[in-house]
Amino acid sequence: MLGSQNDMGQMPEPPAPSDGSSLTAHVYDVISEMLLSGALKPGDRMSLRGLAEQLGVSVMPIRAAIGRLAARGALTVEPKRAVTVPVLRRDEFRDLTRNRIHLESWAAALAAQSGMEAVPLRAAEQRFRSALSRDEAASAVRANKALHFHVYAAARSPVLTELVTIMWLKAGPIINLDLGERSRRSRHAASAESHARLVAALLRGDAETASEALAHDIHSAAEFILSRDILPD
Amino acid sequence: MLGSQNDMGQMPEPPAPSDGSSLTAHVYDVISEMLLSGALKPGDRMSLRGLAEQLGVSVMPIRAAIGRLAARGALTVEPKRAVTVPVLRRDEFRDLTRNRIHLESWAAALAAQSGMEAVPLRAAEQRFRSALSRDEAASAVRANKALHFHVYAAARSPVLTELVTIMWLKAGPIINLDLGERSRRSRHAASAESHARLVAALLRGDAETASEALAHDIHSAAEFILSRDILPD
DNA sequence: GCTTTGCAACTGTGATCCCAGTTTTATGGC
DNA sequence: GCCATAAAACTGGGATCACAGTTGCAAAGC
Repeated sequence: MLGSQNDMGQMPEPPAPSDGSSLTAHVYDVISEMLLSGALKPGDRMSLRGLAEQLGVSVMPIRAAIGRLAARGALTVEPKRAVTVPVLRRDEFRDLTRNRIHLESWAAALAAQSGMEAVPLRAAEQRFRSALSRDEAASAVRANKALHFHVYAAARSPVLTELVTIMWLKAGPIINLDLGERSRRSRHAASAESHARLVAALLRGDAETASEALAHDIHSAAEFILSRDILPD
Repeated sequence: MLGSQNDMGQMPEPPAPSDGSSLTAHVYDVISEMLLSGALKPGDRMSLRGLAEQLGVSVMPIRAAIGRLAARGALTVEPKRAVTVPVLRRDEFRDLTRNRIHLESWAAALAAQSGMEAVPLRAAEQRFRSALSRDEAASAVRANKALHFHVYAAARSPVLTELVTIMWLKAGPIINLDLGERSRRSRHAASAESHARLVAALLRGDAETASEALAHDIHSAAEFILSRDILPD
């Protein structure tokens, strides 16, 4: 066991930078990022004490952060059992995908109507393509997330962004499942095509095409997952 | 100060019935219901210790429940200040309303397509009209919520229902603001008309009309709030 | 009478201990 | 060797204490 709090054992990120002035916020960000990036897989188990030691804090901030994630449906915490990353059945994943398409394609339409600045949008798309060409899966995942949420922010609807975030927390562990480098690369390549159509439509204010392109992006990624026999049921 | 835990002081509801086998779940339900029913108004302040004494539990379950509500945007908890019910500005309320219309009217369309059983649906509507005629505001609010979520459940989309629930937690304190008996009654009467159109459309599988009726219900209630000068900005 | 200042009460946050279930591991019986 | 069984390790939930900011009230100064 480690000594008292803040033992500086091997905590990955010191609470100093980017810390939301609260240990709970920091822990929330760390676990949230692990979910969104696919570092946590469906069914993965974690314990409060284990995470506490790992992150170099006591169990209290861990509990609070886990509770918040659980409230958003990103984690499952059964009465006296280990905290787990939810395992979605096929129909649950389909339901999630349907809602993602409905909300995120709408967000794309709103963004197109509001108008977007070309430079940062193209830069975000370029960062994704660049990570793709350099074959860096992890940074491609980050760039993909950044591009999508850049669009959602342009919809100028905080509520919508929040709802989409909640769905991403649920979908992250499944969408970013590492199914081998080959398939991941081809999936990202398909995504790049959707992105190109999306960006072009957004810049010319074509709400309908932007909406359709984003829907296609989500749909094809989901179909890829469903085509493999990964999800139960 | 009360004695030790479970002091049986004046706790409103004993943790025994309907308790989700966890004090936190019970506290969550209680506060959630207070938000949805308008018992809590925007800007209302509450303290962990105050709630703990009031509900007859220690601060721990209160903290967990508050944290979960805050994660869903239903409560605001600033670093070292009192927990408050969020005060939405006009534009924030408009944004929330727009998203509610987009999601809830879609849910109504899905419910119409799935088909609904006539008896329980008509019963739910009747309970609202009955509470209305008996002039019982509180039970009209409950019946209204029950009717709406009866429809959303029929959409058979757990994710959608969850997202809608989150938005109701945000809107509850504003929508159910007590602006005097007269205006509340006329607002509920207007709602009854929308409900009639909604129920009829649902039962004949008319997705478009059902969607439109629900959108109108939300829109008119929101316009009523906006017409008064209650929200800041 | 009005402003300013300081102290006291109150706020959420975090740490630590304890408890009652769960899960796993090892042990004993066959 | 295999299965039932018990004990040890581990799980989250809750209570309590300590702490550092915030808020508000009251007394002092002018």
